[in-house]
Amino acid sequence: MMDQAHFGEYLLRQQMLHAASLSGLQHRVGADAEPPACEARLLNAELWRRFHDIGTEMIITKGGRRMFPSLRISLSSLDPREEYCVLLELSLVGRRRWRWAGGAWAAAGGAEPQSPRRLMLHPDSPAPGHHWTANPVSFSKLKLTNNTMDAQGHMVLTSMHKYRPRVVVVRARDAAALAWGAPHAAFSFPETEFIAVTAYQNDRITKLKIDNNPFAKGFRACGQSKCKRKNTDTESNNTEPSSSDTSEPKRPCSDAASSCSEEGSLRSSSPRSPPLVESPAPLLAPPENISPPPTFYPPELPYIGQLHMPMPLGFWAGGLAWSHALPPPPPRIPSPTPPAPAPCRRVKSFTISALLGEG
DNA sequence: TCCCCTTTCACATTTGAAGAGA
DNA sequence: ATCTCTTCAAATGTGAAAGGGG
Repeated sequence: MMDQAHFGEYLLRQQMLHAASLSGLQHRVGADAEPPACEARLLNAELWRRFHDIGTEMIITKGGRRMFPSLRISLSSLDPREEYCVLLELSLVGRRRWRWAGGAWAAAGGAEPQSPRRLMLHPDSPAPGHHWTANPVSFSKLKLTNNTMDAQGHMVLTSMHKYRPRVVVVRARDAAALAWGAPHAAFSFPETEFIAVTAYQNDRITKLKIDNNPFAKGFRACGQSKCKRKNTDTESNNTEPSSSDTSEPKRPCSDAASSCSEEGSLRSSSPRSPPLVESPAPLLAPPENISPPPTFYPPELPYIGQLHMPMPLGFWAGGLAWSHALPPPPPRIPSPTPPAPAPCRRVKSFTISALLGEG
C-alpha cells in the first residue's frame, strides 16, 4: 500500500501532469526536438503471439482486472544519465464495436464514445536511462475497468472494443516537462492488440489463459476447482464418480514442464532471438486498422492531465519511492534464460505537441 | 412478452506478500 | 540473519442471474 509520503508524491505528480496538460494545450513547443534514441522489444512476445493468433480478449470489470499477458518490454539505447518517463497508452483500434458471432469476431457497428482515461505513467518515472535499460519495464499491475467513474486510476475501456497498447518514452526530468516539447519515441506491438470483454467469448482464449495464468491454476484440467465442481455436480445426482471423471484421471499439474505462468512461458519461448527490425514503414502511417479519430472521439493523447497512476509498480510496491534523493535501485534479477525478444514496430517519433494534434 | 446479447455477482481455488516464531 | 510456517488479501475463471434493447 502507498504510504503517506508516497501518496503525497503521487498527488504532486498528478498536479504536475495536470499543469502539463494545460500548458501543453496552450503551447506548441519542441516540435522539432530530437526524439530519444531508443529501441524497445516485447519480452513476452511468444505468449502474446499465441493469444493474438486466436484473438486476444481482456476481461474488464468494475473493480479492475489485470491484463494477461501483461505488457513487458525491454528498452535499450537510452542515454544512461538522461532522465526519462515511460507511459502506456491504450489506443482504440478502428472505430468499430465488435461482437462474437458464429465463433468469430465481427464488426458490429460504430464504436461508442470513449472514456478519456487511457494513459498511464509508469511509476518508476522519471528514472535515468540506465534504470530503464537495466530492468524490464513491466505494466503487470495495470488494471482494466469499464467503470467510467473509476477513481482507482485504472484504465477505463469499453467492452467489445479493440485496443492496442502503445509505450511512449519521453526524455524528461519530471512529468511536468511533458508539456514543454520533450522529445518522445513511441512503440506498439501488433500482437498485443486485444478486445475488451466483460466475459470471455472465445473458449480457446479461456483455455489459453487458464493454462498460462498461475492464478487460474485451479481451473486447469488437472486442477481441483473443475474436478470439485464436477464432483459436486455428480454427487448431487449420483454417488458414483461420473464417467468423465473416471475416463480422465487426475494427474499432477507439472508446472515445471508446462508453461503454467507468464514467466514459465517466457522461459519456454523460442531461444532464437530475432533481430530487432526497426520498421522502415512510414512513421506517420498508423497500423492498417487504426483509424484517425473522428470529431467526437478524443485524439490519441490529449488527456495527459488525467494520467492516472494505479497501485504502485516496481519499487513503489516495495515501499521505496523512486526519487532523485534515493540511490538508483538495484537491478532486478533477470530470468535465468532471457526470453526471446521480439521486434517491435516503432510507430513514430514525435513530440507531445504533435500528439496533441497541434503539429 | 420473448429472445438474444451483455453485464454483474458470489463462489472456490491458487498465489504471493507479510508477519511471527524458531 | 535466515528459514519455515501461517495468515490473509488479491487474483483467477465459472456459472447463474439480472439487465437492456429490439
